[in-house]
This record gives sequence, structure tokens and C-alpha cells, in this order.
Amino acid sequence: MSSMKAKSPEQFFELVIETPDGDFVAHYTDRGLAALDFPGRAQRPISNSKVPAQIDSWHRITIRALKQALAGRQPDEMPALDLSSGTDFQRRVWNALREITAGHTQSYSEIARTIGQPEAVRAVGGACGANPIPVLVPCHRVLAANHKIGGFSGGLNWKRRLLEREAIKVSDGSEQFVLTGE
DNA sequence: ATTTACAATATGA
DNA sequence: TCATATTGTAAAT
Repeated sequence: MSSMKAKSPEQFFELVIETPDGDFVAHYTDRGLAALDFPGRAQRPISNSKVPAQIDSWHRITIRALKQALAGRQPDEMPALDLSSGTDFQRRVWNALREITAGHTQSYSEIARTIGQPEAVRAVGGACGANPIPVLVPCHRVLAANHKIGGFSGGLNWKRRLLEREAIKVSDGSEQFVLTGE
């Protein structure tokens, strides 16, 4: 016996969010939104017949927030987030990302400075890549130095699209700032 | 002025 | 130990 003990105490609920950009999939634990998949990244989950009221409540907020974010606006309300999958360092980075509002950007090095580890620049990039909740935790607003595009786990095309919706301009790649005499 | 190459540094599997 | 969604410097073009 002993076959199966308590596996993971927390159950996951996966719910679809239909948007003009495709179907996202939101993953919830009993603590809140834990992950968000871009359209096509995960197979469409079997519709859960029984969703706890609390999760249904979070989901409604998530739907609204996601649509606002995709439109380039700042969500007026966010669902509870479960960031427990990350390490302490990653959570500090993710929390720093959440404070970047729509239409604004920060560089990897600025994030590093914000969390008190100015030299962990490269590690910040790694933490961004491990962000389980893209779009709502705006990792796309982190650019490399000189407003170069940087990278994006979900595909650079998504990053460009999201930035464009917020009217943020990105360097072509080789372009640099030229301070013409001033 | 632009491109390439490379070292330095922090974190995580 | 190796890979990473970086950054700054240097040298060649």
C-alpha cells in the first residue's frame, strides 16, 4: 500500500482565456494564478466541471486583466498570484517587474539594481526567462541596454507585439543612442 | 560609426 | 560544471 501517498497537496486548475490574440491557458493553485501559457504553448485543457468559487473569482479577474494588458493598458485589478514555484531571487525579480507600469520599461541592469544586486544583471535575464506568468508579470518591459530588444521565452515576436501595443520603441538591434550635442 | 569578440559576474539545474 | 532573455571594453573595418 503505500502506493500513493499524498502527491502534491495542491491541485491545479487550468482554464482557457479566449482573446483576439488566441487562447491562453491560466493555471491556478489554491493560492492564486500560478502560470499563464501563450496560445499554442499548451494543449487545451479538458474543461473542469468543478471549479472552486475562489478560483472562479480569480479567473474572472485574470480574464479582465489579460485583455487590458494585451490592449496595452494597465490592468485595474490583478488576481492573487502564486509565485511559490520560483526561488527567492526569482521572486524578487518578478516582484520588481510587477512595478513597471504599462508604457514604461527598465533595463536588465536597472532591475538588478532595484533588487539590491546591481551585478546580478545576467541572472536577472535568467529570472525573466523563468517567469511563469508572462504579460501580466510584464517581463516584456525589460529591455537590454540602449533599448535593444533583449530576449523573450515566448518568442521575440510576442515581445515586439506587446511593446508595440504600449507604444514603446525598441532599437533595431544595431541602433544606438546618439546624443547630438546637448 | 558599426560590427565582432571576449571577459566578468550571478544564479540555477 | 555549464548555460543563460547582459554589459562594457577593445580592436578591426
